[in-house]
Amino acid sequence: MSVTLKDIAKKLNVSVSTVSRVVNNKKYVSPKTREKVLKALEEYNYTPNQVARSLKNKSTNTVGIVIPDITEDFFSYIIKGIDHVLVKNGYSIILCDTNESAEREELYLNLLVEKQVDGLILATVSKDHKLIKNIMKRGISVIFIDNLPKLKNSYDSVIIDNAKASYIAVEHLIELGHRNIGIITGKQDETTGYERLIGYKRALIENNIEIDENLITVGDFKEKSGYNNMKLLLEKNKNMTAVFVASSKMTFGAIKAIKEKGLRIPEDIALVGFDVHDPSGLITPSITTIIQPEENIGKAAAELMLKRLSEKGEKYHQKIVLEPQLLIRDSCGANKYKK
Amino acid sequence: MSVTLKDIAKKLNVSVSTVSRVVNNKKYVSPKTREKVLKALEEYNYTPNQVARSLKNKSTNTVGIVIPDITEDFFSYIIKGIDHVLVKNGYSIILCDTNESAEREELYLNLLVEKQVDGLILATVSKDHKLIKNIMKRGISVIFIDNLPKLKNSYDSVIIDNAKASYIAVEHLIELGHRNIGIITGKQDETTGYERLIGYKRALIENNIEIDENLITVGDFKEKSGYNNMKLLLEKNKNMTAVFVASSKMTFGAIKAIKEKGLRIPEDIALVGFDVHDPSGLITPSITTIIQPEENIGKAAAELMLKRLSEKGEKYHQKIVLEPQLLIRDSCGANKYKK
DNA sequence: TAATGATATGCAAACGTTATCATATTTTAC
DNA sequence: GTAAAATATGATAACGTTTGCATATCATTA
Repeated sequence: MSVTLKDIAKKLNVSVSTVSRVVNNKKYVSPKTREKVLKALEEYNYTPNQVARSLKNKSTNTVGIVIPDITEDFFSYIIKGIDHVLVKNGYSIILCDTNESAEREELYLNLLVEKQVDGLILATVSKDHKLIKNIMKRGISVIFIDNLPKLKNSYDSVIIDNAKASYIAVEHLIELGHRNIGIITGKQDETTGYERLIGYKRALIENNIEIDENLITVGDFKEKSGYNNMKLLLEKNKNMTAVFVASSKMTFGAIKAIKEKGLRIPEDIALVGFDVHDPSGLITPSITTIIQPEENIGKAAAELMLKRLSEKGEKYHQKIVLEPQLLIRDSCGANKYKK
Repeated sequence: MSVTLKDIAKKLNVSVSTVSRVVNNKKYVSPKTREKVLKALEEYNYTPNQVARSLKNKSTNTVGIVIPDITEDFFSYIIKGIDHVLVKNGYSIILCDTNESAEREELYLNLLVEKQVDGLILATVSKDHKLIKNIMKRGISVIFIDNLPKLKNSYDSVIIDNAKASYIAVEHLIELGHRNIGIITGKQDETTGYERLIGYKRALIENNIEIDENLITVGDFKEKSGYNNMKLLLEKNKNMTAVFVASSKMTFGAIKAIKEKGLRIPEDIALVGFDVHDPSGLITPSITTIIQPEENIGKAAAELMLKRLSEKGEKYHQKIVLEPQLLIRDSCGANKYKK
């Protein structure tokens, strides 16, 4: 169907090797021949077959991305960042949305290995890392983002400083005068949930505020658990004046619980959320939130990947930690005098 | 590095063909041999090399997706739908985010052709269809979504009934008693923008409301143009009581313009938006909106793709039109008596 | 028992490249 | 003017599969 090197070679009565040299802009072709071949390539609209190249070169110039849910802003921005730098370097990405299912994750990983991806960028949900270890042993470069697996051996990763994220969130609340600050964090067997609790505690301790276990709740990053835990916090802590919620969906749930109780934000409860992008800019009050630099996470992961793919031999694994930001909007009352 | 058919064959002193037959579950292998081979495949952890298979079979089991912006909910949900059905059928997707640049779109398309994708699902922004025509000529199955190109030849597509979308939006406003209804539609050289204006007009005409050109504005689907056009509408039409905005970003812009003028939604201006997902559920007032069945668009496109890829010979192109829905929330006042 | 057909297995070519090697031609240098 | 070096070109093998063909074995049937 499509034109191959052989076709061109035949038309011009030259060898396939010569045509290949021209296509790849290599030495040892006379100017006349090069000219002639170039014209023919143009005329017959030759397109190199990357599949054949990949087979020969043992490299597909393809990176697999496995994430739990592409409809979450957090992940779609990361993908945009990855795509941007990878494409500029001649790579393309195979995208896999596991829908938060460990089973599908495994299916996808096998598929990607069969497709001979050169590298893998993973936001894994699975707790079973047998397959992943196997993949790494195969020599496929793996980079973890968002959440870190518990592996003995070292590995590459790009994350934010999760402890610092909650630290600056809680510090902000403390600076505004709050003392009874609740938290809804995430699962403690995931680094994200765990680290975010650490930062909360550290902020309190460093400000000589006693840690009150009643103010600590653990959710599962989903909206429902934000809602439930907020109700719990409100019931158990009558004097709580502020809360930090460690994921966007839980933030939405928590706000609904607060409103349902007839409480006002920020007057009755000040709130700092997590990953609240609000592209519409229409949420009222606008939510003060921790923001991760998603596109930069994606870019950093992609750049690290490129580096790994160009190296040969020993690789010294790297953990790239980016800074979270506190985006001050209206849900803490910090802006009330500025308006 | 990884184990090949040849490796296995050598270990067992059988031919490569035999091993291949076992791997592909084909006839003409004795039970004993099959058993033996199966065990070896397991033992040496054989993984088929899809690159080699693709070269031989002239099919990569890969579909390229080209979209303008993955961070828009509209597209991320479509991708989820596509991914879901394609993966179940052994295909994977190469994702390309053009960032709304026609130039990058061209770059990506060429890349995808070189990678020998079996099919292409496109939400194109480019107006130059030379390349795309070329791709179709090559025998690659192409399916358009969202926005239709102006091509002489027939082609496959999955869209919603855009005229109907605005028709039901405007009809809703008319039923609520509005007569002076403005519209902010999209670019008239894109089918989406054009059709959405058609539906608006039809709704008015069928309800014996005269069309007033002052009530019609044309934006570019971006937030800024929603804002600007809303201001324009408000200035030129003192008696306008309702507006239909034909994209999510323009809806956000329009609402800001309305609020800035000190007008209330829905009391002073009733509004129907487009594609307003509001995953937080925290926008107040919540926006009555046209919703496209994104995941179904994705699924339909993927299923049509599978059909095309399994056919040989003549393909009778198909235009699949899905139904938009009106999601009634609070921005039109329709719910005021129900509460 | 001989003939027939089904089953089992291997060989070799092919998919479209790239890369190594050999050979032929040209250029450079003294 | 010749040796050495650089350039130009092609033949061939290889990457890991699948598949058509040839051959060999086995079971079936008249």
